[in-house]
Amino acid sequence: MSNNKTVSIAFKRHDHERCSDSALKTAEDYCKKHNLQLTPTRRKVLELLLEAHRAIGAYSLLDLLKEAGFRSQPTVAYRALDFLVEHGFVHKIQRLNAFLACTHPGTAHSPAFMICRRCETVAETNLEVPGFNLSIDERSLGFKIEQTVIEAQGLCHSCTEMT
Amino acid sequence: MSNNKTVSIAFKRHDHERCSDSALKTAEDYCKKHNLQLTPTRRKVLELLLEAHRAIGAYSLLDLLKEAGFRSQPTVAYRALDFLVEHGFVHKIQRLNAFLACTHPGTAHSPAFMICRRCETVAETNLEVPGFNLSIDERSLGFKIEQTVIEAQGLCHSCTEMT
DNA sequence: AGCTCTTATGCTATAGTATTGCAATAGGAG
DNA sequence: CTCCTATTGCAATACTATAGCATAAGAGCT
Repeated sequence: MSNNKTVSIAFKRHDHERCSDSALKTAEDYCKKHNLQLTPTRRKVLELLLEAHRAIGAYSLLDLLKEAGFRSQPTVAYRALDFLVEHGFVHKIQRLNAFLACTHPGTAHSPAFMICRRCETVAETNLEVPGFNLSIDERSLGFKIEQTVIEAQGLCHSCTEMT
Repeated sequence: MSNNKTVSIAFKRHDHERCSDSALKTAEDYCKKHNLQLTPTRRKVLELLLEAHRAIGAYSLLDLLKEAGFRSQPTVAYRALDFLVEHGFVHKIQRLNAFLACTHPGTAHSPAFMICRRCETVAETNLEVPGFNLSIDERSLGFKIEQTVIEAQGLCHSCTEMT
């Protein structure tokens, strides 16, 4: 890393602190607008995920919460995560049983993830796959899609080079 | 169901017994050809999954194995499942933490699944999404995809009608 | 057959992930 | 002030998965 504010993450460098602040602010605004309560615990969980800037398991998160002076029962973390996931501020990475702060909250999107099997970095792409839903629909005899999980595993650029 | 051999499954009716037999045979042939051991436990697990014809959790499977006279430690099921998944006879449904016998084993494919949130039926489609991998690749600054999980959740035709 | 290398199994323990149920509390609407 | 709803506290438990090491079974070689 070239300095403490620029981290190589999600396969490319960017200003980490700024993107955290902005995502947090977006979440606040969204909650205010939709009458949702971004309670201290929920806010802290989102903050921690944004700071970590990678996918974190519920129990690791719980440890961080504990350090920050919150209760440490699993339910505390899971309830906050449920809320954040439900409203699109956080995504669950099924493959890792872990959670990742959304990189473009607020905007409706159906994300896809790339997960490096070596460094476990996860990149979110706000992928619009042309015709994807349509072609599934056609084949499915009327299946009505509500949500889609798309997770690609492989090697990120850095890890490929290291091989 | 119109009779005991035809079950409404994977969102459409089909001859269940025949497809089980055929998949099992395919697996046997494949193993013979590639020098893999389809041991009794592995074979039984595959059989059970084919019979169930839906996604089953490892521990439910374990119960079935037990009933069939096999050992009932988790490792027994997981090791068999690992083998079957590795060789493409069974898929893991991440969303459900459950396993599903492949509907077209033997042929190389990158499957997509549709999961009904009401009845939990899972349909596999052998989806070729044109340009999908390519477009991810482009956006990912060189991410090298090795495997892709695509799982859509929603309502199947029957469950939509029941609403 | 006897050897040995590899793969698979038996077994125990433990790690990791997630939910249920109920009581207590807080904040908003009327 | 009271009712209602959303959230939190708390304890227990359910569910999912792996580690580690000993034993056994099978494949190939001499």
